Amino acid sequence: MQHNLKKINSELNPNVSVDCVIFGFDLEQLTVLLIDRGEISSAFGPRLALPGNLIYDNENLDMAANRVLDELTGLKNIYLEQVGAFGDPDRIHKESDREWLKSIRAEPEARVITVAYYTLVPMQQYQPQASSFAKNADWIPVSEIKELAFDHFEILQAAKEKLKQKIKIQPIGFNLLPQKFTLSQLHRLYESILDKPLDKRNFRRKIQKLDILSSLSEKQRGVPHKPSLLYEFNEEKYQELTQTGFDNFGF
Amino acid sequence: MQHNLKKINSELNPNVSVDCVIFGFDLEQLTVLLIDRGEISSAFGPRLALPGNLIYDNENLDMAANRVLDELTGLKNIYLEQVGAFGDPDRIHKESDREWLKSIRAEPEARVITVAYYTLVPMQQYQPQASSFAKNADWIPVSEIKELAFDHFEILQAAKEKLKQKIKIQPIGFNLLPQKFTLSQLHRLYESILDKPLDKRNFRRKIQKLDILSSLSEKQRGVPHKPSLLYEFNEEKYQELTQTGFDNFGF
DNA sequence: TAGCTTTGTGTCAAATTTACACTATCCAAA
DNA sequence: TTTGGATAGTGTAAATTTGACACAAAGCTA
Repeated sequence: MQHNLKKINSELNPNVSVDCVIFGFDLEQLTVLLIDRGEISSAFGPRLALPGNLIYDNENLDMAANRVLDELTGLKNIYLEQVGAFGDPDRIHKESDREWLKSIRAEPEARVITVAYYTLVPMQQYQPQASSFAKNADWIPVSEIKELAFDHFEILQAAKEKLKQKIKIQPIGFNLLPQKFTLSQLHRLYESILDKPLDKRNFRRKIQKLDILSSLSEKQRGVPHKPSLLYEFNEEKYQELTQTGFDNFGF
Repeated sequence: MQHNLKKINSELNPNVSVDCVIFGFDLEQLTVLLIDRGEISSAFGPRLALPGNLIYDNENLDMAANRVLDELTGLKNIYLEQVGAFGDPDRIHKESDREWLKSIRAEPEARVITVAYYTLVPMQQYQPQASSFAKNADWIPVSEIKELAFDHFEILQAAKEKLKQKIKIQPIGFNLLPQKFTLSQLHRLYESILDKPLDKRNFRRKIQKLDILSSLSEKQRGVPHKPSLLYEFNEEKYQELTQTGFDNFGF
């Protein structure tokens, strides 16, 4: 019976896919991990896409998202949160997308619903390695992205919106930074996610009051200005606060 | 070509369904609209379920949710918001659920991903009328629900959580009330969604400051205590505030 | 050593939050 | 008709939080 089940179920499901919006921060701006599909399509069209693919019938959605992300970019074991499900019947209206699907899928015309996930990672610690049908995988500044394959641009917008909401009630922003970072970097990060300027002093006051940072005795080096103190998280307090969230982080 | 497309696409997709979590408020507590599947299954199991069914290949997810809701309960044209996608491969592990699917679906063993939606309606204005495979459709107090078909109980919990988050940043709670209502009813509503007591005076002050209510000159009648003033929404301000949301509604 | 760049810091006024208790009004029952 | 039960409706003071705002310090470079 186990055998039987497996035989029935471990096939690609032609109707359901997952896509991953992996945000990073290059210390200047918000970036996202995209794959380059290469020049497969005769028609002119966007080469960049979110990492994503069909699911198998015997894996759940979270597992599928992690597997696909690993297969296309080499990133493993990442906590992903759902953005939502997307699936207009005319998702695949660009000719270049149709062509491309023909080259990689058994049923390229099937109606596909995609479940989008997002997360934040310290991009310095993840070197994407493209494989499978991804010809390349790299971090692209969000502000530079004008179009993507399928409805991925729309998905990206939705993920940004979720991120914006979420950062107001949980200290998730810290996930994007390297282990040691400066308050100015954190400040810039919040500004780029919330997409508006935040008063420097008020920001610092607010962050410090969260009591999840430890200042190191170490300073920035080699910068052509006054060097900044470096900070780390206080893991325990950070976890605690991530669980409970906070209602009033209202910038 | 239009013909061709339609022929290809307007079939039930055996792998994707939608489920609707429709919240109401009976002026005492939060309720949800459930369908009764009747006694179809030989095995003992939950008879109640969220209204939901497979999608057609030529409709988008939002349309599907509205169609299914209408077909099963008679509610039409309701704005629905996504909760998320659910779809463990073992969603259908209860014997009663398997039996039931055999009675209503062409491919009862197919792997199904379901996209859940939720919304709030003034239940007084909606009289559910069961049809299709729903033997009955009715409002059930959320606090009384201990189990549901498939993974619907889990979906309900997720929807409650979304609602909790959302009510803090948008004045959506008002959608649940009849046109004329009292501040105490609104107060009870917020308490039952947020699941904690709120100080009466502070609650009233906060609500009034939103400036979306008009007090009528009318009073409650027939209540065995001091009658309350009745209120209505100020539609324009309400719309405005729903659009912009508010950061600091932090109870 | 002069100039450029970014860091880091404090205060005050205004707004918001929290905690808290008693009177008013209606109905029902005695 | 009086009384009791139930809920409505109201204000204040202390503590906290927010928002606006400017200048000296530290390192690098030319």
